[in-house]
Amino acid sequence: MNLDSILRTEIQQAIQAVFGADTDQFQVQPTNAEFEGSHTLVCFPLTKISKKNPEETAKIVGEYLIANSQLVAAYNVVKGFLNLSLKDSVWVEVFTSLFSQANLGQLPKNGQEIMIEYSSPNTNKPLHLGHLRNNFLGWSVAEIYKACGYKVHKVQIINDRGIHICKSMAAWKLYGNGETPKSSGIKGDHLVGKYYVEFNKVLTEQVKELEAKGIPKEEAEKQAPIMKVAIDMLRKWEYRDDETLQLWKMMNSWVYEGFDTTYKKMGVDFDKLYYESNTFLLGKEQVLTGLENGVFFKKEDGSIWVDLTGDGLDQKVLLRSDGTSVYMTQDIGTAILRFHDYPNINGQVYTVGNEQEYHFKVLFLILQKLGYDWAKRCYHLSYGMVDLPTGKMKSREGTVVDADDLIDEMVAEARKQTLELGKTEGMDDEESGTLFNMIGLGALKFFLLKVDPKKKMLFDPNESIQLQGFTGPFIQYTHARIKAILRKADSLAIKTDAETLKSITSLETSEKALVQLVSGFESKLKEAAKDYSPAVIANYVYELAKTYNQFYQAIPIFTENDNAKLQFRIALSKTVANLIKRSMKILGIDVPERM
RNA sequence: GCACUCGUAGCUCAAUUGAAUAGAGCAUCUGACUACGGAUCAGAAGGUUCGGGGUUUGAAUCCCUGCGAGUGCACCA
Repeated sequence: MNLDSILRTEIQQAIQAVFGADTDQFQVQPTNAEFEGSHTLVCFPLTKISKKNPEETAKIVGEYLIANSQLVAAYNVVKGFLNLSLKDSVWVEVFTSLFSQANLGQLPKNGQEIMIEYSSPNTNKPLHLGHLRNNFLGWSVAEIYKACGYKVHKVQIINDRGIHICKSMAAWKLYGNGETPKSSGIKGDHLVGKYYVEFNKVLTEQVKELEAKGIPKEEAEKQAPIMKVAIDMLRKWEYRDDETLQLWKMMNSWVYEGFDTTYKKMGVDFDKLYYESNTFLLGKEQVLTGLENGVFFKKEDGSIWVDLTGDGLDQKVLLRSDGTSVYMTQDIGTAILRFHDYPNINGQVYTVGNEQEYHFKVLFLILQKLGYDWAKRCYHLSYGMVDLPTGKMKSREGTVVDADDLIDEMVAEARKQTLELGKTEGMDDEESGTLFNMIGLGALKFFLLKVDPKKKMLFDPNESIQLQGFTGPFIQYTHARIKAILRKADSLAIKTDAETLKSITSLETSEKALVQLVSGFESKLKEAAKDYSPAVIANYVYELAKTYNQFYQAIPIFTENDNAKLQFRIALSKTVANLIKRSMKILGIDVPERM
């Protein structure tokens, strides 16, 4: 039973006692900082029951609580708002019970199981800024669910087959001269990406030539010699042509090697990988079964469709007239395979950009029509695009921010600023290297995660490398500073035992504010899970760090004469440090002992 | 054209899902270490929440409408 719900119960009893109405339809919110108190009852809706004006209603409830509540010490009324101040002893009690809790911030196992997909790149080019938001988001949501007691499976679908990779293959075959990551020293995913760019360059030239001969653009794109090579490769791939498969395997393996390096740098991992080349056949089968069962229909040219006009959507192709599969086909196969592999999962989360909202609406409907009732428990975690100050990222215009480059720049900037501040004294190279990495990556992750996932966001490189204010490094700094205090407390052999803590009778305002925040962590965690939003955690941990800094600035710790108070402040600092570390870990960000 | 999403300080973002004088950070200006770490803290300034109607005791939030932006509507992925 937590504080908020006890208070709610008391208020409910108060309303019953003074107005004779049993209702839980009232709102308790945190008190605005400018007013005295911690909890505020909004009294406007109660006037219907009380038959009095809001101020009077508030006053009557307030008086009753003073007389009867175990928690409330004082109240004040501003307009229709009843601001309640709780007894200091209550806050002390709340804190000591939190302090003695072993797994603070980890909810007990709830027996639920969930699968979360993220990343899911194409294998023809390196990861970029958009993938970073995707990966950090998906990984963090997985951590949030773990913290809420779920068993979580982190997966991705690798789009390893299709025309996109054939384009890279075609260009490499034509112009590569056998170049490999080893021979060129270029990271595998970047090398394959280089040939993807090369393909488009050549294609553009060839199309231009054909257009000059009077062939319309659309036709020219199909007829361009290099496109013919790519399409031929796609066909050969479907026929399992040995040479093509070998090339495909080799180039994909380069990409995977490159991706592995990047994922490691990002601090992102997966429990299981799915490959489109392994799931699209199952998708095909399902579509054919659906056709037999009358769920889908066939057009004269042999293509197979689903009709969703009854659901307010359109008709959608599921198999081409030549029998080859489309994007949707393999997603059907993948979903079914996953629920087959993990029969106990309660749901599946797809972390995919909001430009695919329609696609997932259709996918989930199709799965339902195929009779899979778990389709209702599939959720598209749709996030907004990342824009640049110069506008949208466009691979054709070369305005894509490369993931590897960006991470390297962030770490380099962290190094520069840290050295300027002289923060690395007494550290060896390994320690300082780890620190630069922690700060650079922490700044990047926090920058991308603090914004509500649903919203599109602007990535300003200059702002992202800021280390002050609402940033990851600000929070890391706060943690390091608390650790310095705890080290000193250790060296002074200051104990923090529960009995002594409980003897405290009064608290400073900033101490109460901290205790209130600390006690609210679990409800924030649940909110973050419900909304699939690491931003909730990011905002919380920032608030926590900021509030601690205010406390730190306002109240001296080691010059305190009262031993119990001294112990309390150390214990409070320790708990805040733990929660900062825990929250940041959930965001995928490490915090240093010193910086 | 149709559908969906969005529009909050100069800039980037919040707002307990309908409550108080709409809050933070950056940038600008003014202050604060003889104590525990100044990557900090205190303060000032900055708003017709895109415009216009409506519902409500109460609207940034809900409804209608106008304007502006983004995304989707392929036998692409």
